[in-house]
Amino acid sequence: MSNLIKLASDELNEIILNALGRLVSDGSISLEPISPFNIEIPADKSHGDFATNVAMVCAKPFKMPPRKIAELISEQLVLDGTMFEHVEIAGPGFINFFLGRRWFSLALQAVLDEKGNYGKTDTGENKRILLEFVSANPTGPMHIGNARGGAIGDCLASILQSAGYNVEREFYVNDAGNQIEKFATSLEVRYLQIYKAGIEMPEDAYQGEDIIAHAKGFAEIYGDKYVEVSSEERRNALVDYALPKNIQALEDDLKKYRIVYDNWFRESTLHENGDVDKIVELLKEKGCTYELDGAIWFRATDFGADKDFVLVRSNGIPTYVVPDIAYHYNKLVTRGFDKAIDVLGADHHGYVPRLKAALTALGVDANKLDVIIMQMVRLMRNGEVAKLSKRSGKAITLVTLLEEISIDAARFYFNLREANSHFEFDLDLAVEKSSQNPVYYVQYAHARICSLISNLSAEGVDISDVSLAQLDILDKPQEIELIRHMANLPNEVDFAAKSYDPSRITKYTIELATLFHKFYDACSVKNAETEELKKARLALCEAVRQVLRNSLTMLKIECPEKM
RNA sequence: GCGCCUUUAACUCAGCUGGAUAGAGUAACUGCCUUCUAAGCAGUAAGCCAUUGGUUCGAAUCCAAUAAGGCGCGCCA
Repeated sequence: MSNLIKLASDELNEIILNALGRLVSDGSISLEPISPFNIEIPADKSHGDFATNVAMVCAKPFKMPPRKIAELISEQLVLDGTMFEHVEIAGPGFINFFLGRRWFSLALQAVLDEKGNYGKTDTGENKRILLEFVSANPTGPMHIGNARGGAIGDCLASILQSAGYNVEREFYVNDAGNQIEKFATSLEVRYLQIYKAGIEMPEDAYQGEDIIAHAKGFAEIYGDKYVEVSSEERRNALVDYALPKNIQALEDDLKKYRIVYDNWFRESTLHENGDVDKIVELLKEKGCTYELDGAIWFRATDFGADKDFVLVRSNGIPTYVVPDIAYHYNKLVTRGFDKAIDVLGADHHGYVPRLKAALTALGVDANKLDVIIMQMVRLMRNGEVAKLSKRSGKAITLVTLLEEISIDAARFYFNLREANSHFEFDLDLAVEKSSQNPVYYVQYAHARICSLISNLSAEGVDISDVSLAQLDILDKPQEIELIRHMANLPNEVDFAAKSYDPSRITKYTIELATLFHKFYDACSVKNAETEELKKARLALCEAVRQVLRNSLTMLKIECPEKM
């Protein structure tokens, strides 16, 4: 669990503070509160490995030009015995620090030592997070938004685990309420249509062919047995038949997409155990409700929401929000998770402040609920918006998408952009097996390394006993840049976890692959000038393979050894 | 009307926790395989970072307004 970047940065912070202390004690500068300064990694490597703006932010309180302060500080810097070698003053007053060569060997060694664990951190302190994602209605197949939500949610869960959180993946099954009634109606009509003429589907029913298939399957088993019974009996029988099939299909399809949930939480359990009614009672007791037109309303505006909303309709049936409130209450109070994260489509964003208002009214800390809003995906094919599946000609679902493109491509592409960005998905590019396709570009780097390693191990080159001193001879810019990037993985994991942004990791792998291809082109391993160099370069390749594997594993994307 | 999101090269997008000359990929043009996988690399060309103001030593990045586009605003979920 080492993080060489953080070690260096922390040490640098101390070096700078010490220098400032000396300047104060010898009277060169007055004792002023030091403005918060940054230590950053410059984009341009000629500006050093680290840089600080301390001289610039101190210019005002010390009433001195920044470059003058930078000079004073740099005279007092003590680098002996640290990871740093020298400093330069540049630009408007930046102080640039250059690491000693040994640091890079230590960073490389850390990857080789920690292997599959390299990149993991303990930042999360094992806090318990419940991550809910997809939660598609069990009344039909999953759409393209579910495909994006699945990829984002599942990869985010892995990243949070790598950052030291205790994560559970959960699917909320909406197996109660109005959409199940609608499901029942649709099934009922399709079933009766088999035996009677002149029955029309209501306009708001589910029109999909899956409903017809269910009705047929049901009729094959039970025949016309349910034609003459009461509507209630018929509907129950149909739902009991079709719903488990749909839920099983969701589970199977998601498994194909490499998503396996820890929990499938059923909405119906909240109705059955009385939690839904309890929520209404609790809100009533707290005086947060009122009656209007025969319905029970929640005073959401008292808790920061944009408008009040109905909890219980005038017909006595709660609206969908009540089970949702009960569900989140269950996550945060009953089950006591430290954090609940929901991944939702942008069309649901308006509902978040209302849910949070209700939780606040119930005395739950609403900050424990974080919602990731995903913007809509636009599928493109031949430069035009694609609405229909290439094969079936019907609306594109998660399943038909995966018939068209690989699982690796889907998972990678959906994590290529931040969740909260409008996003154009190029189907042509995703199927293309070429350099233009970033997922192949990254996998190709991995396959290249594997082939290289097997060639050299056949030659008898052994890196199991490689020493720090032997690694020190790597000094080409391409080698140094590779090591620097690998050293940054733990920080990237932490940042991706903190900002709930898996796209950090896909971008990281692309950058790593780029740096490797550049190295590969510039530095031959097989024909290295000396045996020592060959060995050191092979160790570098092994480390890159490990880091690629660790980051692609986080995304659940395959690492082919041959392509 | 109100709220959320977006606007950076011809196209798709990085860069957004303020920093030094704004980056990639595609498309266009030029090179590099008798040598570890050319699914690769190197190079050329391409920009009023939507507009206008503000904060700052310093703004693509933060704030405000404007414009264009996407999504919401139900006794649907």
